Amino acid sequence: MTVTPAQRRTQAERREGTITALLDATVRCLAERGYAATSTAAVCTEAGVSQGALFRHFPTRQALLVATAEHVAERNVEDFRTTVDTGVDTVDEVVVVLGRLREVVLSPANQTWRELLVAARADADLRGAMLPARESLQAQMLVVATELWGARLPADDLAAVLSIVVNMLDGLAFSALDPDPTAAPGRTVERALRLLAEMIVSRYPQEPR
Amino acid sequence: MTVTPAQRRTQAERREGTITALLDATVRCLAERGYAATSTAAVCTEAGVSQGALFRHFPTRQALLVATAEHVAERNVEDFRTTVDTGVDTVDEVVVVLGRLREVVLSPANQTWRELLVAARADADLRGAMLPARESLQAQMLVVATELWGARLPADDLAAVLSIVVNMLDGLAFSALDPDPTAAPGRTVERALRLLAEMIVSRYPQEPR
DNA sequence: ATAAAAAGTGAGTGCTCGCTATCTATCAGT
DNA sequence: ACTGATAGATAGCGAGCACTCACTTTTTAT
Repeated sequence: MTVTPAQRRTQAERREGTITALLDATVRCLAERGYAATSTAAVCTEAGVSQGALFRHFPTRQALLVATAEHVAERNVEDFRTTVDTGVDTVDEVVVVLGRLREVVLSPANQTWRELLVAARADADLRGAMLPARESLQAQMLVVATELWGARLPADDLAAVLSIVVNMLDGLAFSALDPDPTAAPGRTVERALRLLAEMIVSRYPQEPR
Repeated sequence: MTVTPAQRRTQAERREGTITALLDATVRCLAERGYAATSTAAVCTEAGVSQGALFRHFPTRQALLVATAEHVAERNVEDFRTTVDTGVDTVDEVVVVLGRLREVVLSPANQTWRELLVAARADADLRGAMLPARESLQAQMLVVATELWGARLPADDLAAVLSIVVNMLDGLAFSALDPDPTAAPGRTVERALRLLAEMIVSRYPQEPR
């Protein structure tokens, strides 16, 4: 049996490699098993790294989780941006946007964020670390939304509409008890999303081109 | 020093007494400290009971939590009913109802329910136990809502509106990171609730009396 | 009054977890 | 090549957890 040549890597590369491996493993653990089952040992197994490696880069489990929170916050903003830049002229188009947003909210990155949110309620340090990340996330989402729909409705209303939409989708995701919530939405959920779309476009009608 | 007479209690009374003490203590622990910090020892201390007493009535910690879930589900329906039976003719009245609903959603009973919901996502047994409780809760809320507003909008729309409202409020509660979320809502939240109220009454206008 | 049954106590048990200490492997500068 | 520094692996420790067991107290039935 031949030994792999083990190409040379600089220390910075090794460092960054294991760090991102740990962060991604943490995201996977949180999304799949939940906060309590995301032990340091589980994360290390998932990342293919020893525990010593974890505690070299993160002084404590909490630090790892805080870093993970900031990690997914960035990704969530990007996901929001890429899935939302679509036409929102007709009701059907808004329904499509809402459906896509629902999928984004149910993605592992958002699931991870939610898991950390509820854990932060009982953990002052984690909460303190997530507060700024949360505000920046909301602010960036508002910026993206303004680029798209800013011309159609006043700024105050836009923030309100955004709050209604994302909080409703978050509530749906939190309350999802099914093993695979990404599957087709239930009848009432589908109707609720369509109704919301109708209410929005009827309140802020499209000016004819 | 005199010893209190220690009035005689039947066994059934003793039993029920400690059981409800344990359930209430579990609700308090879950609402204040969160799922992870709700250890059997903590619950027993909070309830003023020994650990042996707990494990006499509940074979496992999970059983206690399942019982607690069903316990709060009933209370949540009652809270919903009592806070919602109000006029919903004008926008201002709907705003009032939404504000009250927000307070109910932020109550300890609902907080406990939410904590168990996210824990159930990673625990098959707990999930299986909460699924029927959840459905019955939603069904009963729909019944209450129908009594109130059933005359004003079709049944399908009513379920959809209810879904929008409670999911949005749940999303708000889940995402609340402040130490006391029961306090005055932020500006955008206030605007979002008002906007939602306006959209609802404008879509289902009141027929003149 | 007495015995059986039920309720409640509290010390203890095995196990998992976060974390540390010790050791080895890899890289960087000379 | 040699040396210090950084990265990673492994074994193990103390604390806290869910749960058990032998025992005492209280109620019930005879």
